[in-house]
This record gives sequence, structure tokens and C-alpha cells, in this order.
Amino acid sequence: MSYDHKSIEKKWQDKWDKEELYKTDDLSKKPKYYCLDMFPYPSGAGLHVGHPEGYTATDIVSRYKRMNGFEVLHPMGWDAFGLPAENYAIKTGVPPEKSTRDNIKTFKRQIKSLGLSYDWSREFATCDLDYYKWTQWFFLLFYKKGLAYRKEAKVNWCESCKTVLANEQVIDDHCERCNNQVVQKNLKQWFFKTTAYADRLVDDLEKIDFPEKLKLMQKNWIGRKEWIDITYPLKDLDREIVVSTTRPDTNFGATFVVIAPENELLNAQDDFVPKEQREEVDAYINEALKKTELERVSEGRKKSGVFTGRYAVNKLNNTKLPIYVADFVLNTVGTGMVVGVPGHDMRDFEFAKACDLPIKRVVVGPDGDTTDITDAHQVQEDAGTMINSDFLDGLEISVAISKMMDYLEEKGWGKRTIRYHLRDWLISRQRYWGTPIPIVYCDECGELPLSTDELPVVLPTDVDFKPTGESPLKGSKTFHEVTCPKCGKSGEGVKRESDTLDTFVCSSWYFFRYLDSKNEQEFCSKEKIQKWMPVDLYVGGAEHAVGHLIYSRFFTKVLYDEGLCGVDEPFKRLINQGLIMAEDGRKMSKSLGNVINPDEVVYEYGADTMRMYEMFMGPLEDSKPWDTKGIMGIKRFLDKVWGIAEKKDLEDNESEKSLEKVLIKTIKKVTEDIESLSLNTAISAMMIFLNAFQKSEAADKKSFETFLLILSPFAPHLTEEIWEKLGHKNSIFKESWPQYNEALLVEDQMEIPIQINGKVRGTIMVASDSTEEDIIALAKEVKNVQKFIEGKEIKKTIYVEGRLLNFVVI
RNA sequence: GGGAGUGUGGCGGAAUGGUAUACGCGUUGGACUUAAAAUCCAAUGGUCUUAUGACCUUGAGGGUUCGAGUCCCUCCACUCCCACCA
Repeated sequence: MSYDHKSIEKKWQDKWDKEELYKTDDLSKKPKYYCLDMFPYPSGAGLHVGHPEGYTATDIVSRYKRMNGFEVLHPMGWDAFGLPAENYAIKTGVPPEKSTRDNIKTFKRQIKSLGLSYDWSREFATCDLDYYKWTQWFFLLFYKKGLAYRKEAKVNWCESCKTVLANEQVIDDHCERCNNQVVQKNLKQWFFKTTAYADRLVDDLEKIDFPEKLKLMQKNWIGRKEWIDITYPLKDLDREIVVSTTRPDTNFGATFVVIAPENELLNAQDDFVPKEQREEVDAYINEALKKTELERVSEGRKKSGVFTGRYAVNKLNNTKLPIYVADFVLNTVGTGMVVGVPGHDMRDFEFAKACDLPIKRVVVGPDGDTTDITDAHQVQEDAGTMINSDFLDGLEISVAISKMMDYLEEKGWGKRTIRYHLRDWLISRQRYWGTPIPIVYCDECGELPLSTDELPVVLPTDVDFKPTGESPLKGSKTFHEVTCPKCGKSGEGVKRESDTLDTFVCSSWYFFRYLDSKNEQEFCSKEKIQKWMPVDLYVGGAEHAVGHLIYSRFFTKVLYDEGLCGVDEPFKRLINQGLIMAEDGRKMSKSLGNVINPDEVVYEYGADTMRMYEMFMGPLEDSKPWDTKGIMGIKRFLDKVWGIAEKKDLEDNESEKSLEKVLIKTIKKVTEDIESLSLNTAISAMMIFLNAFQKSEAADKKSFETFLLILSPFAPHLTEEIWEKLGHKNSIFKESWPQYNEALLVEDQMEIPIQINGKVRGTIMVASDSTEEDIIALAKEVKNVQKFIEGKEIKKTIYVEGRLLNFVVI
């Protein structure tokens, strides 16, 4: 018996809206629960089936928490600035503002069709003027605290499109749009000093409930390690160089030093490179700098380099190390120089082979090999015993590392330092569709921040989106009408910053704005922060592991230090939902034509079926393939529920004992499963109950109503409709979550499997209060058991209370 | 190259070290129907067996344990993240 999902779902969505059923009360005395989804980027493609997965999970938790007496904050908004809208504008001429607003409309309609219990009164988009005003305010806060600064950095540049490219627009070193080769260009750019918080970002991971996998990703990304800066005197020049390493243990095996082509030591003004080598070195550097990082890596790891003409002295053994310049060394790592130990580092080995440099063994091979290293397979990197290394001989590598560090520090030749893989966050973009940066440049006074009462800096509309090679805001006439905050001059010589902010800046604080989205005086009032932070549950994709989730933590820590927020971690618990794959097991993509449109599923089967199907597919965190046939299983389940409500013979009689037990088990299982977000097994449990209910001779109204309550967070429309049909005046969501009495689960009989040597040979039914002796005696009478113990010695008997009995025989 | 994870029926998946395959899909048979769909009932890991039952089975191989899908070791396959990071 199929129910009319279209009219039922529409009816309740309208009613919930009208009655503002999900509006959150800031003044409520109930305990708070902040349940948050990662807000979507409203793309032109519309909602994807991946979105409802996370949204349904948080919706179930929100409804469940409300029924458990919590005041729940469950908001939604739009991550609205970004590149796709700008690209669309370049292609079609439609302004980003227009296409973005249209997309938001579509997204909102689609999300609403799923019956999600958001408090829409708090909605905002990051491109709203009164949102990005506060994003600018955050920039000024960071600037004031010395956490925002400007320096030269490389950008990807496409000569034919005359534009800067984001990393994701560079495909295999070529421009996504025109396929032209991408080059690197230096520009002055803005940074946030995330590195200042590196330690706390690592250490505080212990305080929060994130997936271990994600914590590890963040740890590795921040990459805190102990290094040692070693000083090397130069030969024939009264100077020293500092080379940093995490592996000083192999330093007796050093045969050369390599320096990155970008390194400033190699500048023409510096006397580091002797005259006779100048030409050759410059030629090499020019070639190297033309290549992008990607190109440098992708050349099959072929090594090249030239001798600089200079030598460093290894004080450990007074050997001369020739200094080379080579592009496999990265200037951003350590001090931009590497000591080459070709015997025990693959890259150094390849380089030594390429430049015909000597190779020295200082670690014994795994098979006791102590011969000369001539072949790549002999190169050993991270384990083994030291040899040819003076005081380190015989030590394991791990021990040798700290011993060598101690020695170098004692001698005053080196100094331990903590270094990080994390770099400062490059936040400026040479783009139009983003938050303008509130900085003014004056010919007289230089770089100046605006004061906060001059905000917002409004994004102008008199802009040509077609790329010209410069930030689009540069060409606006109105935008640069500004007076210098210091000398008051205006006109020529006073200009605004024309870069915009990375959209990740906008999304680093949006979870604060929901708390107080209409506040015109502050980004959020202190009382509201005090009341609602931290977010109790945050659900979203794993792709934000080392981006958004680090930036948001960084922002919150800055606010904490500024005394504006009482907690220094924004998210108490985080869950990553897995990808939903296409039916063919591949990723859904437009080009493969295997995309499932949620609108069609909702239209055909209803929102409740769609919601429950996505929850039933498998564990929330796993990636799993879509199966259109599988939807029918859920559809049948909901139709059955409807069918029961339609039947007139639902009586107020006493429920059967056995059915009552199944119900208690179901409440317990669903309650625990929602808490742990194991929603697939919660649904199985409800199916088991429904099967039992249908089979039961005395299926009663009371049990059915209790079942509706636990089903309601999953299938809100259907349960609400049935609730009303059964004569209730108030919304089912105003009811309390059912409690269960576990004591009623105690059975007077229990089934005990009998094992012989761990193999089940029979089962017995015994009274629940039977003693071990009783059970053993009964077990020995089972025919099949006797067959296996006859004529054998029972060596040992194991009884696990209420679980099983095992005879060990020989 | 580094790090993390995953391997269970035809498929998605379930199992605090204690009766592996719950729940759903699919398939097969049956009921209802002139017929089909829908619905309902039954069966459904494999091999052997008349039945009772026996043997095998959680990627492969070993180990610990009275007992292993679960813990340990070796190997194989796949997935994700990072990556010339010194």
C-alpha cells in the first residue's frame, strides 16, 4: 500500500515553516546542542546526492537531541564566493552576484524538499555585504596582531589567458581552460601567519574528538620535527653556510653540498660564486627558474646541476665538500641547502651518479653488506648499523641521530631547531568574486589598514571580468575613490588593495555568525559565543582535512587569545561522511553521465525514502556505491508502516510479551546508534521490529506509537502524518524520546550453545538461573554432544556465563 | 617514495575474542490475478547426505587461544592522503 509522499511531504514542510517549529531559542534554559553541517558552495550543478548524506545524518541527530530535551542550534548558509561563479561570468557575461543568487535559490529549494530541520532565520551567504564586512574585520584584527603580512610569492600564470591560476586550475602543468603551459610569476601577496600557531594546532588535537586518521593528516601536514642547523666554514672565503637536516647521523658519509637555484647566496651581487663559475651557474639558474615546481618534479626525477666553484668544510673529518647548485633542492625547506650523502639517500645517490661524485658507505647493509655502494638497490635510508663513522660505529641509526646532535651541539658546530612543514597561509587572490582586502596604499604613507568603522569595503560592480593580466578590481573606477587614512590625501597616488581574500578566509569563521547573524555591531556577541560554542557535532567531507579544518581552528585560537571566545577549539566532535559513488562503482561525474539527481529520487520515492536510503547504504564514513534497486527496500519498509496506520484494527490492547521485548531492544539499539552515528544499523533494528510487529497476533497501538517516535528523526514527514491520523494534536517532534527499561529484557529461559573443542555441536534451552553444574549435566545428555565426548577424556570445561559452554576433549 | 586504511554470500553490508553471513537488494519457488505489476508466504554461502547430520568457508599462509572475521607475524590485492620535505 503505497502512500502519497508528494502531498504529505509538502503539507508538513509548509506547516513546519509556518509554525517555525525548528527556530532556536537563544534564551532557552535547556542544555544546548550545536549541530553543524559544512555549508555548501552553491554551484550551478545543483545539489548532489552527496550533500543529503551528511545533512540527513545531522538532521537525525538534531531531531533526536530536541526530543531528548536539548535546545538545538542547526543552521544552514552558503559558501558563496569563489572561482566557478567568476569563470561562468567570463564565459557568459552573467555577473557572479546574479548567478550565485540564482544557484542559492535552487540549492535552498532542493534542501527544503528533504525536510531538514534548519533554523532558516539565521541563514546568510558569505557574499552578503553584512557578512563580508566582518570577514574584513577579521583581516584587520589579524593585521593588528601582526598575523597578516605581505611578501613576494610565486603564482601560477597563464600567458594566453593573461591570468593567475589557482592550483586546482592547473592540470599537469597546463592551464585548465586553454591548455597553455603554465609559468611561475612573482607577485607581492598577503599571508596569514598560521605558523605562529603550529605548536598549538598539533598539541590541541588531543583535546578534540576527530577521526584519528584526520588528526594524523593534520599532524603530518604541520610536520613538526626536530632538525639541527649545522655550520660549515667555506674554503677560500671567510664566511660560513648553515645547512639544516633531520639526519645528521650519516654526516661522515657526506661528499658534497647542494644548494637550491633560488637561494639568495647565488645572487650576482654576492661573492659566494667565484667569477670563473658565474656564467655557468647563471645559465643553470635561468633554466631552472623557468620551470614550474611541477615540472621540476615530473622530469622523471632525473638529476642535473652544476658546480658553484665553492667548497664547504665538514669539520667532523676535515673533508672538502664541493658545493653544487641543483633544482631538486627546494629553497623553502630547511635553509635551502642539503648535505649530500649519496650512500644513504636515493636523491643524493642519483645526483652523485649524474655528476660523477664519490659515494661513501656509512651504514651496514641488511645482509651485512659492507662493500662499496655502486648500485641503487644498496642505498639504504632509514634503518641499519653505523660504520666508518668514528664515534657512531656500531650504533643503530635512530640512536646515532641524537648522539650526533649532542656531539655537534657540544662542539658548537650545530644547534637543534624545531621546524615545520606547515607554511604561512597565502590569502590573497588576483580575483574579482571575493572579499576585498581593507588596505590602502598611499604614495606618501605606504601600506595602511583601514579602521574598522570604515568597513565594509564594498565589492564594486563596474568591473570587467575578462582577464587582463591584473586583478579585476584594479580596473574599477569607483573602487579606488578613497582617502589616505593617515595624510588624508586622495586621488592619484592613493589606491586600495585590489586583490581579494581566499574564500577559505570566509569559511574560517562562519560557524560564529550563525549564533548572531543579524548583529550589526559585532561579528557575534560574546554572550552568544559563551552560550553556543563549541560546535558539538560537525559533519562534512574529508577533503577539508588540512584546509578549512586547520584554518577554522587557527581563527578560533586567535579569537581565544584576544579574549573574544572562551574556547580555543571550535569543533568538539567531527565526522567525515564518505563519498557516494555511482552505480558503476566510479565517482559520479557529469562527463561519465552517471550522476544521480536528488530531485528525481525525491520526486519518485519521496524525501523520507531518500533520507533513509542514504543512511541505510552503509556506515556514514565509508564510501559506497548508489543502488537504485536498493531504494525499493526502504520504500517497502515505509509503505508497510503506512499500511499499519491505515488498518483500523490497531487496538489499545496489552502488547505481547515477546513484542514488548523486541521494542525495548529496538529503542535501546536506535538510541545508541544515533549517539554513535551508526545509522545503518539503527534502520536494520527498526526493520526487525516492524517484521515482528506484523507477525504479532496482538500488535497494539501503544507499541506502534513508540516505534513511530524512534522512526520520526529518520522519516519526519511520514511519522508526523501518521501521528496526526492517530489523533494527536501536537507535532510528533514535541514528544519526548522513549525511555526503555532494560530490566524487562531479562528472559526466564536462555539458549546455550554447546561446543566441543570450539565447534558448536548442539544447543540447549535452560532456565536463566541455572547453575554451571546444571548446564554441564544437561549438555552431556545431548545426543550429538555424546557422540563427540564418548570414550574421550574431558580435559577442560569452559562456561561463559549465559553465553556458551565448551568441552575440551582429547 | 612516505603515511593511513580496507579485504566477509551474486550485491550493499552486520557481528563487546564466544552459535559468521543480522537487515536490505537480487534470485528461485508458491499464493493472489485472465495476465502483468504491486503485495503476501517460503527458500537462498559451498560440497556431501534419505534424514539426523558431516566437512569446508570472512584475500593467502603461519602463530597466540579452550575458542579468531576480530589479536600477532609474513605475503597479496585494492583505496585514500602526502610527496625530490633532506
